[in-house]
Amino acid sequence: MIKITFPDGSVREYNEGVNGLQIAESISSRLAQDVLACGVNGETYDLSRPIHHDASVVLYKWEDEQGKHAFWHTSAHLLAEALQELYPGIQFGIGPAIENGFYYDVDPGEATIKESDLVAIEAKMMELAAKKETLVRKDIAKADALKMFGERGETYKCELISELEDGHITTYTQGAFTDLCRGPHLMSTAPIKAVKLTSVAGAYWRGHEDRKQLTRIYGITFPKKKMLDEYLVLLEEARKRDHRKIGKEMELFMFSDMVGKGLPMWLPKGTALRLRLEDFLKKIQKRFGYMQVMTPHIGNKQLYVTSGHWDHYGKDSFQPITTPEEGEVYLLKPMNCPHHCMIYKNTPHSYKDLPLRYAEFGTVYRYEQSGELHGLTRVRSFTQDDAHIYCRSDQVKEEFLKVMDIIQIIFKALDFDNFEAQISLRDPNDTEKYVGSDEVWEKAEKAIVEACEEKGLTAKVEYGEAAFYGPKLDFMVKDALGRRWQLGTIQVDYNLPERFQLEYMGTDNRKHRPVMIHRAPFGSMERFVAVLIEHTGGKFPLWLAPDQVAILPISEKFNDYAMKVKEYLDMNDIRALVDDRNEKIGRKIRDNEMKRIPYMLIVGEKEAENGEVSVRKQGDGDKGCMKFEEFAKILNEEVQNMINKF
RNA sequence: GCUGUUAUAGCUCAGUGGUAGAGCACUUCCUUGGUAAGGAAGAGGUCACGAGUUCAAGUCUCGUUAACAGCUCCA
Repeated sequence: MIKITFPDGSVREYNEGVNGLQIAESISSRLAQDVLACGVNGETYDLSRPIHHDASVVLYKWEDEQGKHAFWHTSAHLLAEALQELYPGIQFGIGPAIENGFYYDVDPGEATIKESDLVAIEAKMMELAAKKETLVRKDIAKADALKMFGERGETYKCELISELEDGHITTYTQGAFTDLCRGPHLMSTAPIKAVKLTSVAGAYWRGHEDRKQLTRIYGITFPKKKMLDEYLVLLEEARKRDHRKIGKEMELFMFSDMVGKGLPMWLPKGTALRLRLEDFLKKIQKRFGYMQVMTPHIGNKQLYVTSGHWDHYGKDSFQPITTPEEGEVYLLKPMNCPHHCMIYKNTPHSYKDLPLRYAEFGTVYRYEQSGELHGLTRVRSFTQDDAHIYCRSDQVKEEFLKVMDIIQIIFKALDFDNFEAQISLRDPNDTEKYVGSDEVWEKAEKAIVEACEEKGLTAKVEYGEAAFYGPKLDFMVKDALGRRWQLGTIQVDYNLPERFQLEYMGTDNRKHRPVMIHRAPFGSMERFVAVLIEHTGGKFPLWLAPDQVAILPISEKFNDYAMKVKEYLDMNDIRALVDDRNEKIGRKIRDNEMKRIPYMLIVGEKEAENGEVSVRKQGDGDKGCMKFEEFAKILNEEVQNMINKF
């Protein structure tokens, strides 16, 4: 007998070799029906895999991450099985479960798999699932595995096997399909009741650009047809929040082929929104001792040779601009730091001057591969809410913490509570990619880790994600469809001060090198506004909304009164418009609701007589009448409360 | 950049090799209203661009450009 401990702390005894399904059955038949996988001492097991020792066991259902994971992993195998039948000779790469579903990378040889083929593949998957085939796990010796997959011509699988350790290789078989796989899986394909193959795309084998591009098929499955329908509706809802769609609808920004791809243009309403965000940040930065500077959009090539950027990115940048006569060479600026370093160098500095904080909303130009461009989130010209802090090395941590405060203020002000923090460090196996000595890197990396600890910020550590000149702390926020975008960033840099020979006079009357901190709390105005749009669905907080108030006259007879109210609101810094169309009030309300305007003021005979307005809040209906002066006062108080909180 | 998909009116989208369509928006007229779509008429098109096949191309083929999904990249 072995002892099985459950999450609630209770312990039961079972025969040695009992499996997850049998444990579930011993508890309730309903549980046995719903259970998908089980956790044994923290490792996820197949339900059919025997347990030989005392263990703590968790039974995973659809609601659990691990349950879904097993479900979708098995679905990936089901997809592969279907593909094997439909495309004989097809080779398989890898097919994991992901956050929302699964994918399989395949090499269909001469054949191509297109989006239009997905329906037939889905049908084949459902046909196979209906057979309720069981998945059989088998341990296999490395040599046997190589032989078996080698005979089938599975070169990708063989490559994977050759890197595995003998004695730890398993396969899973359902029906006529056998896959190299660690598991865990469902007991059979029976629970898979609904499937949707969402897209087909190219994906490089093992993520290397120089390896062959395989065909990746993405899909998602569910234990109930209804759940798939609900998922599709949810996806549809998320697409409605797409910043590209809302940006067009609300006339915030645009692109033009004539101007060039990836070069966004801010329309009047979008510009007003962005300027308000910039003012908000400027106000906070002033409080934190920043000074605004301004620098040109181009810089001499030599500036970037010195900074090291030319070496690293020169080939993959917009190419240099040359002058007609003197043969001067300039680059569109891809970052603001070298310019700011020159500002620092303009005058000698004493340790008493530090930290110096230069801030600039600096527009930069980067050549991004055409396939990378994405709405406002990935563009070729964008404005960083940039600043560079020059400080003594004993000030680094304190300055770093202060920047974290600024980022926190901003994220809080805009309700970005679902961010993830990521510490990006060097790839310890490839230090060639980075400039600067090991000692300097270690110091910088330590400062970041310590600052996070001090703030109690849990951050994921990623190796190999650092900038070439220094480690960084990034704040990532998801868009409507769950894609992660880096917004705020703080980077410690010991290298540029070295390269530009920046100095300050220390207490010892000798010259010292300052440390530089790069930081951008929004990241870029473009990306930040994009994510803000997707978070709010275009229903911006009152202080940011392009139009705050729509005044709706009941009939054209009251247009004059409406104009009078608007003029009063104008004078009180409230952004109002009058909907003077020849339409009924119901129509005006509907249209202005759809335009996402926070407040509507309805004015007719009654209001005009009493100097009142009938207030309607977006999404919240009729709020009753009040004097328009009072409305203006209340609205301005609401705005002030939002801004002054931070 | 790579794989796949898409491109028709300002917007959202129908369109079967044979005369270019709808809804919304727009203009004009009627209506002058009380809390989520009042009615009528009108105007609006080089079917992304360039070649080719065909008696005939929005529709089929190829190329270009741009967008979309993903991969790779991201100072």
